[in-house]
Amino acid sequence: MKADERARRLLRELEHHGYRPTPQREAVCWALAQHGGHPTAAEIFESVKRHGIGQATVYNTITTLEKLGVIQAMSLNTDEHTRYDLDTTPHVNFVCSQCSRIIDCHAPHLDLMLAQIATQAGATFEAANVVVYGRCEHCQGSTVSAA
Amino acid sequence: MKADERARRLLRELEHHGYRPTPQREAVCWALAQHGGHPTAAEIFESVKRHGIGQATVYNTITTLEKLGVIQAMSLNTDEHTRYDLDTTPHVNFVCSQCSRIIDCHAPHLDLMLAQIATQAGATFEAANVVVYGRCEHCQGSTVSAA
DNA sequence: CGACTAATGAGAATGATTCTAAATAGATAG
DNA sequence: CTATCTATTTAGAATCATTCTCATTAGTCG
Ligand SMILES: [Mn+2]
Ligand SMILES: [Mn+2]
Ligand SMILES: [Zn+2]
Ligand SMILES: [Zn+2]
Repeated sequence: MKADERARRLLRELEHHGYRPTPQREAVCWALAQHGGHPTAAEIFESVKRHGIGQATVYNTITTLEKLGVIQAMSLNTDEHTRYDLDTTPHVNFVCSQCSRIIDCHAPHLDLMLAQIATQAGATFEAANVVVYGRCEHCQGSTVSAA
Repeated sequence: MKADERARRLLRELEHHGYRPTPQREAVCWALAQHGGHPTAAEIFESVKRHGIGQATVYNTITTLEKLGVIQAMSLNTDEHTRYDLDTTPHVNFVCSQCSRIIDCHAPHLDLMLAQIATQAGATFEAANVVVYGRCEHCQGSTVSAA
């Protein structure tokens, strides 16, 4: 899916819930979609503040999008920023413990397995956040510090 | 496994890595094991400060234990405290989006599946942190706010 | 246009965590 | 045992991501 399209989807979701599609919100949605990976609020603010958009607005918009369930908060133990995932379908976020690279891994039956586990505990399944730590492809064997 | 035994294991791990088994560290390990669930640093400090132990020591000890890999940091989006899991084997941490209760769910092949996904991406598997959100057994149907 | 409400944002406040630096405890050597 | 050296503790300050305040601006609707 193109970034362009993703951005429109975020904005459309806001509109659909009664939020006005302001230039600021449009810029935040655009920046989120543009980033591609798992951006932090600070990163989005950085890439958007040159348009004179305040950080309160960035945080507000992101929080709203999260409440609507279109993006998902996640925090890694590699840094202390909350990151946001535009992909809310259950998948593995692989994090390299060496270089901190994040790789999305979609596996066929992961969602089913997780839903099943919830069901077995008498619970319903709403969302999942799966993080796996290890050495990525490029960091095998090395012991040097991360970037 | 009894809390008692778990506490000793934590302390033993510290000793084994050259850290002295001081009364403060012993108290922190004891409190961690005693808690049973997924304590925050603040909770441990609370249950230990009556012995005159400083919060810096609590944070230091917990961070050390985490670095040694005997406990695992995890953060939920229900509050902004980092929680610690004494169970470092891959399992699902089910979190009720209504009452914030946390339930550990061990599933037979979860670890294999996660390790396999990492392998397929050319990476190695070190640790996993799986969180599933939904309504717990006791919160089906209700829409009231959490405790 | 005028009145009402939503949205924005500069700057202050919050609060979990980390850092500083000074005191203490333990270990080791002579 | 004493002196010395190092590890540990901790009160309080500092950090810093995030949230809050509230005055300003923009949009909407009659
Ligand atoms: Mn992802
Ligand atoms: Mn757990
Ligand atoms: Zn790597
Ligand atoms: Zn519940």
